[in-house]
Amino acid sequence: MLKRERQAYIVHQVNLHNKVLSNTLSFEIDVSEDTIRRDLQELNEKGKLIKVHGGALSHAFNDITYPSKKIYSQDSKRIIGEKAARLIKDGMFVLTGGGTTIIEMARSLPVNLSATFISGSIPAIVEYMHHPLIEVIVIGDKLSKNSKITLGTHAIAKINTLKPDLCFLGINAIDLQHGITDSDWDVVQIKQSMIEASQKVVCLTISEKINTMQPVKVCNLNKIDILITELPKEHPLLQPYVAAGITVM
Amino acid sequence: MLKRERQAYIVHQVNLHNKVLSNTLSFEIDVSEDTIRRDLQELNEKGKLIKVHGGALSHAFNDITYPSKKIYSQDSKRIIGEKAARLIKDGMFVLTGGGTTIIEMARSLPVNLSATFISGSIPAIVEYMHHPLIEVIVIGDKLSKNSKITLGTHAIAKINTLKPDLCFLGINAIDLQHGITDSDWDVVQIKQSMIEASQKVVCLTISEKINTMQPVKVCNLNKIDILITELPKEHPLLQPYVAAGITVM
DNA sequence: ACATAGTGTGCAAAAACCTGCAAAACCGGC
DNA sequence: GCCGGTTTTGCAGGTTTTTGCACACTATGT
Repeated sequence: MLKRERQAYIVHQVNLHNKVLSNTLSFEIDVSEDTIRRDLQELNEKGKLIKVHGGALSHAFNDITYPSKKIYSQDSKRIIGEKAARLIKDGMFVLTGGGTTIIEMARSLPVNLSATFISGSIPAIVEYMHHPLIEVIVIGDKLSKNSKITLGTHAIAKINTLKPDLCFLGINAIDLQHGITDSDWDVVQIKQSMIEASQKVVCLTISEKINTMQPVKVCNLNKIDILITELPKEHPLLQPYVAAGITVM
Repeated sequence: MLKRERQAYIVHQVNLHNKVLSNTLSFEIDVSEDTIRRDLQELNEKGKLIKVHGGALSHAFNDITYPSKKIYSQDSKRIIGEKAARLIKDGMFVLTGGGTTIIEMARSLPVNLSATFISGSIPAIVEYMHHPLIEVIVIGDKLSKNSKITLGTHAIAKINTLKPDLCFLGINAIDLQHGITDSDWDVVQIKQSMIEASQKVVCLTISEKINTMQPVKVCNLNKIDILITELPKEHPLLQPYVAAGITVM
């Protein structure tokens, strides 16, 4: 890999994720950390990013001094996104919802992936749109400002005509007794039809939402095939779900 | 192998792979690396590629990573957008296409406007989404990477069920003889159904596209109600269209 | 304070580069 | 065909760039 090419890749990653780690890049590009550090220094001088201890941040991100909690959960979501992205193979039909974890997944998709993505989430569609080999099917209906996804009977009817290989859902609450729960009734309608339509259901969530509950029920645990969190699958918090027959990643 | 022939091959490889290595080329073409280097230098001076340490990168590659924010007649489009935005009143149902002029219109909408916008253009939807009082209906179907709007029979069928008050179209070519013309067959199908569905049709275009022609016909001039350009309505270029019964703004 | 992880400096090897030069090929005119 | 001039190409050499490693130093968090 050429130096210039490598630096372009780094800039791309920074713009995408707002943050990069030296050791991650070193592993991804397969060069020493020293080289990465020198690259980051150069790019810093050119004003393409801001070098910090351990990696670099995007210019936009650094302007606002975010609370550290947000950065932390951003990290978790990126891990989740990367795990989820690995499930998708060339030629698959994938149905996805919205939410920040789904966006992170979209950003982690390999550039040369060739698959079909179906979604009603505008931010997710924008991400998919950037991938040259991905076909995007937009689910139309009225757009919800809160969730930034399309909601309504037309959307549900459309989803019911599909038989995707995989369905990715960002979830807001999951517990052993009540299964998956959520707060918005309209969103739940869509999620239910997505679950029913798909051959395999993958749920994404950060660990802090595990064993929590929301007022509206989406589905029982037995509808879920795979659960992805930022924790390793051996973590004690996840063992009850493994025991319930869910593949935990 | 002739010099000219060799350089043509190099340019071809760069356009194909976005990148070439000096030593690879040297091996493939069976000339010394010095010769390759000299070729790359010449091609660099001619602007055919960008020479870097170890090889060369395509111009396209460099554009993507170091985006050149080339603003194409941005000012004119802003004027058009502002004129168009004035046509929309509270409570209206508005159908819009895609394109940069439509985006400019969306950005010019007053914050307190309360109307319903229907569109299949993802960038336009993203703009509408930012307005607190605007309801957005998304037209679903397969997303075209080129035009960033949804295209297909489902989208057309959906549009045919609507009766919006106004329809805004960004157009690529208009002339007295052939009316509105465009280059993409699929996009034209959508535009035609949008025109048929709407009570009033508003066309937006920068003046340089007036009296130009494209291969695919969209509709005759008599289907258009309002034509908006960046020029004042008294401008001589526009008078033939006024005479044809179109309201020019 | 201690352990861990990240940093900067200097160094050395490899790769790529530049310069100048000469052989070979090519060209135009006689 | 022949001869001076130009272009092209490869090579020798010395220089610069790039990269990884060793080592001592500094930051960060528990």
